[in-house]
Amino acid sequence: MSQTDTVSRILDAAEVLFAERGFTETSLRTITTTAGVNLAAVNYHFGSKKELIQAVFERFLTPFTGALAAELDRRVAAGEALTVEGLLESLYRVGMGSLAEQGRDPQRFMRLLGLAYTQYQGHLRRFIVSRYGDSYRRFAGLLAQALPGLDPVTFYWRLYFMLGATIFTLSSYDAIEAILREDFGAPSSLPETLERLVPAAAAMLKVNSQ
Amino acid sequence: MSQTDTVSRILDAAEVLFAERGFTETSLRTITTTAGVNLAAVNYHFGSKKELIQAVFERFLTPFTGALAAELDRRVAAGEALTVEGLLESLYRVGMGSLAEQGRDPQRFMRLLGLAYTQYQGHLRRFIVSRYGDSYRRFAGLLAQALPGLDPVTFYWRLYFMLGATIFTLSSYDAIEAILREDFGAPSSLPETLERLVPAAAAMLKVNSQ
DNA sequence: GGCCATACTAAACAACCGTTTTAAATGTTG
DNA sequence: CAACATTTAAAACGGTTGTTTAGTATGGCC
Repeated sequence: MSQTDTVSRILDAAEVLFAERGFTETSLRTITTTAGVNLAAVNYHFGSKKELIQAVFERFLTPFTGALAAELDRRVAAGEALTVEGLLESLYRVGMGSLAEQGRDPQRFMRLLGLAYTQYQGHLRRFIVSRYGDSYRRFAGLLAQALPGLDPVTFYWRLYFMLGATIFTLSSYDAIEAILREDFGAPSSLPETLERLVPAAAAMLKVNSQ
Repeated sequence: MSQTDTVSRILDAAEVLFAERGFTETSLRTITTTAGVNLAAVNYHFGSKKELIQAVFERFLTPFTGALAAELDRRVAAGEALTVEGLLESLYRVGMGSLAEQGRDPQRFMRLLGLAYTQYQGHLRRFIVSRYGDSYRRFAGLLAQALPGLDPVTFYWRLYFMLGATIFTLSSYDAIEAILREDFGAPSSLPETLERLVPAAAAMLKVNSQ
């Protein structure tokens, strides 16, 4: 078994288990037996559990922010007008696309993002902000430009409202979808849900502005 | 030290520590030393850690849902027209009021609510749904009535968007407020934030309907 | 083929976890 | 005051945690 095999097997198992149960609730022994590798391999390759957690986030956030930057570059270069709806669509489409093309589950990453915000892991928040803060600020800046005349403080609060609606809903997508399917017999696919989310989030951002 | 003293001292400490770090990350030893009681007191009075978690939620959800029901009764009896904004205001006002009058921190409960959704604690979700599901369904029903003509599936997705925006934002209120105060020098009080949240959430619920 | 860095493994480590047990203290009731 | 049930206390329980150690295997390079 080559090194990359062991490393990525650990990352694959950790990604799934962390998203399912959280970080503290997932032991290294569960991860390594799921991955079919030795317990000590985690500390050997990653150093510690904290660094493994960061590596899991790095593996999906780096391609994601890269693809988002490319998408924004493309639209800016093409001289397209960046509307609120257009920016949200870009964000969600890149989120679905850049991960789906690796054959991995987009909503698993939403769960991980939600955990990054809610779990008690100071190192994770610091890691993400220092590594991906620029991507976040660029997107926020473009979104603010699409909402001229809006008070900055109000804009940022609404940005957090929007992030909350997105992360919260998509990270519990399976559970919510199951409830609605049982109550109304109408299944909602993830793309359909995002099509519902875009206008709703845009309306929240735009209310009483312009 | 009387029994009620020990019990409520444990609940007080557990409430704060759970909200800060989550359930798994908070040990019974940390709780009991913070509360100044013996370690075994938790198992003696509550049975287990799971039941302590449920007791923490029960102590704030029961007064809250009771006050919300009274508020809704009052407005229905007065024949008031229940608008989307009015219902959201009732929800938030009761949330602030019923807890603040006990001298306890409202946003701490938002953090706990957020944890109840995101943490891996099946028993908690079951406990809350079975105990407070009726309150939730009544509020959701009144909100749906205030949005006539809206497709039920779309309504429920938007309800989750709204819950996500609320719980996510308010559970991280301290952190967000600190960032905005540093960047803009403009502090935002919790009531001010809720005044921003009501129209934003209402716009999200109402877009393209009526 | 010998060498060496890299990769892996099994075993043990100390620390911490929730829970239980046993005994002492306390309060209540007849 | 005596008898009882309730509450508190100290100590130990078995189990799990992340991490480390020491030794073995592996694969490329001179």
